[in-house]
Amino acid sequence: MDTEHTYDSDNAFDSLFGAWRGQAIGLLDLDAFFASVEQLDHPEWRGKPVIVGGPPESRGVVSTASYEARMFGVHSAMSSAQAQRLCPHAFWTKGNFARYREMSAQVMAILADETPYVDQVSIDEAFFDVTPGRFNTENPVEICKRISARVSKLGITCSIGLGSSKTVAKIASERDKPHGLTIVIPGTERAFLSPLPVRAMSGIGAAAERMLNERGIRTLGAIASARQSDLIAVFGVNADLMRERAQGRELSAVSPIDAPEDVKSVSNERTFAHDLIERADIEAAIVLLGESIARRMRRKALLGNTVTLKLKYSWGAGKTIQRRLPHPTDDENVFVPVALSLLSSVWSEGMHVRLAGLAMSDFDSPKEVQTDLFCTLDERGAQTSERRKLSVTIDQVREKFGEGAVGFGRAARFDGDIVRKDKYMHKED
DNA sequence: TCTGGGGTCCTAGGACCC
DNA sequence: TCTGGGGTCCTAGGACCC
Repeated sequence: MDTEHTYDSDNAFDSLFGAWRGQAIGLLDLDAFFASVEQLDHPEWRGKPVIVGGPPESRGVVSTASYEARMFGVHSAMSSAQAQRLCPHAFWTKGNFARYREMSAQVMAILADETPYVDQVSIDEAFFDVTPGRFNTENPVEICKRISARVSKLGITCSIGLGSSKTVAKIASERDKPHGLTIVIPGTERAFLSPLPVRAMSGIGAAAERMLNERGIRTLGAIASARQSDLIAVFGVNADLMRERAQGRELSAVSPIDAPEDVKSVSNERTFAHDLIERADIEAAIVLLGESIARRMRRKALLGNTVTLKLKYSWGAGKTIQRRLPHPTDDENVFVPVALSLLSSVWSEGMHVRLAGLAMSDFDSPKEVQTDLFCTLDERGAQTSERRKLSVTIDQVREKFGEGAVGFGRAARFDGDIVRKDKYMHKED
């Protein structure tokens, strides 16, 4: 790695060459991940500003900016239009998520090779537990260095934070980017955390920050010693946990990697380059969202009980409405009509829709669900329609021949995510 | 014409039952 | 006819994360 920072340099010798005391948790964060993969795959983009995100001309935002683009002030979540003004010569790409998932899996495999205790937080982040004696007895610092080197061999880099809890590891990982290793020696957590602004700790966003500041609480040290009533006012039932985290003494377990993933919801939403005005267009969008959700649910063998419809309007406001279904299902022919029936509660003629979203949630526990795609679900009262069988067949064709292999008239309303009235009026089925 | 798309978790109110 | 309180389910919305 380029650099290695140890928070407490006086004790660094002990931790590097002596025994690590207590729990050792690492947080690995892939540096500018999507942009780095693009630079790996496009040699001509290396050393140049690269922006992964939606097109500037159609309400896109920046997903990831390479470090070269960040020097121009471009950052994640910025509107693409603004990013283009700041950095007009950047290379743009919408991104290739299948490729990112593949790279991510290779990194996670490296972690899994070093320790079975891995919590993947997102596509580019994971906690890992390298507590001596838990899986092996090697010095955690050495393990982190090796992980970093192994990731570099893939052609991308990571930053790692190492400490005695998830909170400390996460904050440490952000101290030195890209390609850094920051170690917080056990026993120095409180001194490390205490001067940091409250926003440094995950779980504290704009709203909590404002409430804390109103009470004169601006640093993690101030949270550590705040009045209980203040913390309850801001964090509610999580007051004690947040204080412990700010003190660097929360118990944070990293679960074994083979723990079953516990999916709570599957959703899909789309912001349209141009507002949708007509009912038929909004309905067509909901149908398409439902197809994608159903396919992912079937792949994960999930049966959902609740469907949620979400709209955002041209003036910025949004509405969600949800309905519990009579039976759990993974069949878009069952839950999409329910979503369509909810449309009138949140939309009426004349309302301009900039975003439509659909979600399925409240899944039955996985062990009750059979994984065979062709299974019938009658025993549990789920509906097995002829149309579901068709959906399953389409899943398999798409799996084999790609997304574009099967299209319906309704899909032809959309060109990418842009509704093309002229197009669907000719292709309407 | 400035704001995406995937999630998780929490809260609060109303309906309903006892 | 008026009344309390607890528990649970359902629903809408907001805060937060990457």
